[in-house]
Amino acid sequence: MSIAYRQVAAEVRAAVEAGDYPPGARLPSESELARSYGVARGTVRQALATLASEGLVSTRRGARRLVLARQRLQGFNELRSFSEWARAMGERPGGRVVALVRREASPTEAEQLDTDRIYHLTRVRLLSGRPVMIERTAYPEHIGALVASMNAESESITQRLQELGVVFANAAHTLGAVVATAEDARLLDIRPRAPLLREWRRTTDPDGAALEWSEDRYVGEAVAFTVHNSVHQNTLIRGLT
Amino acid sequence: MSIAYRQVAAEVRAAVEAGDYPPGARLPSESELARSYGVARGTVRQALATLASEGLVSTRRGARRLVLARQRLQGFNELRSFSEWARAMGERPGGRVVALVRREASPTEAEQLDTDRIYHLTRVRLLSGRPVMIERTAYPEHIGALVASMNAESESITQRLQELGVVFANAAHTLGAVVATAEDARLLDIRPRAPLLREWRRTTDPDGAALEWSEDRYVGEAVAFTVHNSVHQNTLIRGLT
DNA sequence: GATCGACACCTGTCTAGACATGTACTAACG
DNA sequence: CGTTAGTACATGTCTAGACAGGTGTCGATC
Repeated sequence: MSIAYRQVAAEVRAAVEAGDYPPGARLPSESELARSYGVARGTVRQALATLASEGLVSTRRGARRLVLARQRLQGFNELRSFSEWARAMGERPGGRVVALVRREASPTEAEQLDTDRIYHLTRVRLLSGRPVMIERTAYPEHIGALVASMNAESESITQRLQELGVVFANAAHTLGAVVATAEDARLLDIRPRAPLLREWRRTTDPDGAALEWSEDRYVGEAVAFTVHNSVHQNTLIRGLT
Repeated sequence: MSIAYRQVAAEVRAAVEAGDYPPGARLPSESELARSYGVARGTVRQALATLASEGLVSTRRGARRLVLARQRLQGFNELRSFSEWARAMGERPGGRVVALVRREASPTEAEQLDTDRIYHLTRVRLLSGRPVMIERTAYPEHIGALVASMNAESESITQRLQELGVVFANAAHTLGAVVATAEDARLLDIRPRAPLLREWRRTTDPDGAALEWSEDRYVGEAVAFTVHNSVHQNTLIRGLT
């Protein structure tokens, strides 16, 4: 990584995570950090803006920035890839394909993917042998064809697609609570009507073209999602369904 | 609002929402926007960075930015204030105080608020007469004393606290799925064991001092939360519980 | 010892420019 | 007509400086 502001952000983040700056501690000023790293103050500001958007540091005119929390953040790719996330959690990722079919899109799928024919994958994901999530993902045909050529049992689809040149750029995640259907319960090995955390997930490429439209259902007591926001920046939206 | 980059961001956002730039459309270039608004290119870039973090526009070196979606965003305060949110949704906000007690903090409350004694408020929130959420909020005593002096049935606690000088700056929201307890079901007028979307919510002031620690439980089929992220920026964290 | 005012320090905003890197478009050629 | 190369245009990164507005600290005063 040779981009200066990212390097500065990574080093400050590492220092926080290492305990050099515990929560509540004041960070060095922008000018001090600029001198330390041998970069311009604007470069430092860009690095600190990154950390603020992650919820790691506060920002307030006139006062030194403070460390808010010492916690591990997740990148876009770790969030998108169950396998990458599982490993980061110290668990063994697993997958069990229930079905992969090429069919006509439902109205919702057609609307979200802007296509009439799709590949639809149903897969159970496991953490160290324990089922925690069902992903039901619709892909446009050109992506689905690539998925169909993979061994989805053992491979990370996300990683493989990226290796094949598919560029994931943006995503929207919608989180809600639903009750497990009989099929959900059977696939996840939980009692019927247990609560599940449902994530609707739509991923697009840099041009805004949809690459995936997925409904993931997590065992309610196993997984939760956390979002940081601030008065300066918010990406969380509460909506009526 | 006289801050240039915020003004530019607001006007571009309004143009998108008005349909001047439908999803997929290319925005004017940074140089063109700089000329149009009579500001520096750096000012335009800051405005567009705001819109990108909201998931409204894409960003890619060498190519014009594209509009990703036409949707209404929410500010930090709208997200924090049920009343403000309800009105923005075209609904009438309501509240029914179940209990407000001053007591010792539980271990979790003590840990999250860094205090041994708290005020604890349980309130049912209604949208146009319909109960959709139970908020169970713990406040440190200095905040709780202010809350205790309010009419929490009809007032927006959030708004009133701000009027009283409390500054909310940062928050962390953790979303999971739980099953309604008997008490939940009674308060929300739903069947027992229905799924609820649970939001743990911790709000802090600019110094990182905790102001609220709340467990909100939403009727699963009524409310969902959406987060936008991108390869450049992510504030969503998937965690094990 | 408490309070207040001044000032130094800090972040936020804005400008201007230079340069690197990626993308899209156009013209030329086969 | 299709392909390719070149170039113009676009965004990303970095620098430097100026100025506005907020915060914290210190010294003086009561």
